[in-house]
Amino acid sequence: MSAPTRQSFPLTDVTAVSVAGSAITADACAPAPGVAPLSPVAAADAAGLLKAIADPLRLRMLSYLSQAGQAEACVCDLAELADVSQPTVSHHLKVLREAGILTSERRGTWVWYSLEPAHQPAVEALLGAISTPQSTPLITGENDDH
Amino acid sequence: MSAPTRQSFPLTDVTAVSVAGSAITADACAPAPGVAPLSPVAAADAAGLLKAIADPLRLRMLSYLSQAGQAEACVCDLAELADVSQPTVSHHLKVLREAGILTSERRGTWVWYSLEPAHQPAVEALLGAISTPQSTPLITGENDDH
DNA sequence: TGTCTATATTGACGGTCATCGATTCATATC
DNA sequence: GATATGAATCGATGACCGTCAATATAGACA
Repeated sequence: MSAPTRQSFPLTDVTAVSVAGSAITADACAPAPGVAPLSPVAAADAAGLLKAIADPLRLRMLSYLSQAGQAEACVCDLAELADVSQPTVSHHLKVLREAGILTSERRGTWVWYSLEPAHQPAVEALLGAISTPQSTPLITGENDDH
Repeated sequence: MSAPTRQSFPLTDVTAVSVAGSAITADACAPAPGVAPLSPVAAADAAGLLKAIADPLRLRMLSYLSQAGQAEACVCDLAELADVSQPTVSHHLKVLREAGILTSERRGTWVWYSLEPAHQPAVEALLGAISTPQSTPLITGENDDH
């Protein structure tokens, strides 16, 4: 938990790179001073957002709201995406709201949820990366059958 | 009972639709039989994968392995991405391995991890969707103050 | 006012997760 | 075989998550 006082993330170019061709000869682990491209802070941020998204119902909610012509949805609509109680639906919406992914607006009796405009492109890109069925079968059902 | 501003996507068309200019007058939430674009099964699959990725250290590991010229990394390298114990590093690698995102190969004393080829494009797309700094500030540090 | 409906909040419970110390396994080298 | 090192597993612990029943809040309408 200590602060990474060392010159960690900043994309400073790696000093020693590539080296010889026979790198795999199992000689050394090569401490590789070059550090990860994602800074600890950025990683924590991204992990927080992904955690908010990484739930079946929340994913379906986002997917629903990402549909063309589905700019908004009231809670009662989103509640039909899964067979859970009303407080549970409210809880999931709160998670997405507090993560900055959704915004809500009350109009009369109902509360309408929509994608936060700032995050909309990223959310859609993420959903696309997850479910692209043609080239990258991330979720095409081979998660557990081999 | 007309629907406010909705119009479900393809699939089953909504019987009673919109009309009414003053849609917002709080009339009905329109049960909208239209189903979510992401099936429950697909959502569960995707959620499982996202859960595996949604951790700061695991994100950095993947980011590290996604770097050009970083096809492989031994555990001792990946361990330097965070200040945690060796069993913890091993645990995180196991999570990614069992999610099908990483593969491991022992060569001599060390164990080398690399992205599962089948998932590599999706993982890279996902990392890209998360950290694209130009248009979609998903992780640019405005996580919660909207 | 009061009642009804839609949504949010609270509090609790069981399950899962991240982490560690201790141990075990695997491989290399002496 | 004995020893050292890299990595995985085991067992425990505290924190977090998803869920629900009960309750509270907000607005619409009589």
